[in-house]
Amino acid sequence: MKAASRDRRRDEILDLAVEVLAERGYRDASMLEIAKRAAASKETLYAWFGDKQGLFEAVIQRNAETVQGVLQGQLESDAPPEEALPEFGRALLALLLGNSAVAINRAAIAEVRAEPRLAETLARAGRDAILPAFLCYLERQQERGLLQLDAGPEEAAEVYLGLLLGDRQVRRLLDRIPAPTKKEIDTRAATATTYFLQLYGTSTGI
Amino acid sequence: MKAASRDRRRDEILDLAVEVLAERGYRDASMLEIAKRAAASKETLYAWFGDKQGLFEAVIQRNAETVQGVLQGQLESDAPPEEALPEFGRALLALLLGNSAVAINRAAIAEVRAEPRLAETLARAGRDAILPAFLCYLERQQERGLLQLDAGPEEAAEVYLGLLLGDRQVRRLLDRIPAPTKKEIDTRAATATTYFLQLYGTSTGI
DNA sequence: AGCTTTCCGTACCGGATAGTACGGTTGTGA
DNA sequence: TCACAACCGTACTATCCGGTACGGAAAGCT
Repeated sequence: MKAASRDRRRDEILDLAVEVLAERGYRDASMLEIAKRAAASKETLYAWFGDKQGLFEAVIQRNAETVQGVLQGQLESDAPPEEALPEFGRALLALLLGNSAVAINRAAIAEVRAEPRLAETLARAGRDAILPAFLCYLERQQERGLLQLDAGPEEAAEVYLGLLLGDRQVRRLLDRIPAPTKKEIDTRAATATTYFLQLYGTSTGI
Repeated sequence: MKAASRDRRRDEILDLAVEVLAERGYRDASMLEIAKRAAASKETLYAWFGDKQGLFEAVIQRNAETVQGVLQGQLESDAPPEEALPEFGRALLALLLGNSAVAINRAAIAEVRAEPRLAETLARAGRDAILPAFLCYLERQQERGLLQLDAGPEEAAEVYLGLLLGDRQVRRLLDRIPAPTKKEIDTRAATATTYFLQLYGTSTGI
């Protein structure tokens, strides 16, 4: 019983931490405010997470795990690219441009000089964990003759990401655009896939 | 005489400010350190720039002006896309992934909640100032029959940016990759152009 | 040269926060 | 029921930095 309630409590605290992070940014997200909002004490926060950096590393880790759970599934399917890619794209867009990920990325970028471990953790648990699965998926489709990756799967993956995101992620980090609606996500994932298949699709697939 | 030397001094101070910014990040770039490095006094900094935010807005402005000077020229030429786009791409890559722009973007992203004017200034003086010229260029080439922008120049511009940058800008902001070499810039701008022309080129242009 | 303005260096003030310590309380297990 | 552990709230310390004030020096203008 105790372990489960501890985990719930931990999740609760991490939720409040991202909330404060999103409102104030990393430096102004004070441990005191997080503690107050969680009706916890600063001492508990320090006992559980070591220090501020540790708390937000935990935030990043947990976020990355849920992200991985969503995306990993998509990429293990053997659906053809014209089905799998839009779905993967939708999930990726929703995650990368969502409020939590944006707040976390801002924090990691902000503290890249002072606390590089935040950015390291984010990269390892995020991109580095997902990309291999994406590359595998692309290669499998190539073997099935549905894609033709002349320049290698790495370049193709980067092209897809570029087509999907454009410079939207940076503009979102700079708060120039709001989180996209479901509709925007749908059309964006669809057009990115169309372009991608124009570049890498085989006649079989079209 | 006085005006010129004042301008030189101002430039000198702004140079040192980006230097400190790149080393320490926005919050840890203290006015005292900038003043000391410039052999100036804090009071002078405050007299000239108002406050810390003003100083770094000036940094952003000046940087954007030099960027604009470089890019605007490229886009007024009437060279065909297969010549103009790689050149534009090279310039853009060098600027966006260079140390100054990276430090500035990090600062603007870091302070987007606390000091949104940094991000506003960056966006207005950067993207908003360059994009129209790019759109004009694309439309001119369409009128000449060298491009076919079925979905409008805006989408084409975003596609080109996506193909050019992929997720490199974000990875650079997170300090996962170093500034690209000339060679990397060249090949990247070339392949982005190739892909772009596959999507938007006309038979005339190929 | 003499006057005025600008600027440098230093000192100071107020405010904020990471991290620590402690007493009182709650809840849990025996 | 009792003892022990965890936890909450508050208080405390040390530090740092943005912004202001001031005295003296340097430089420009007449």
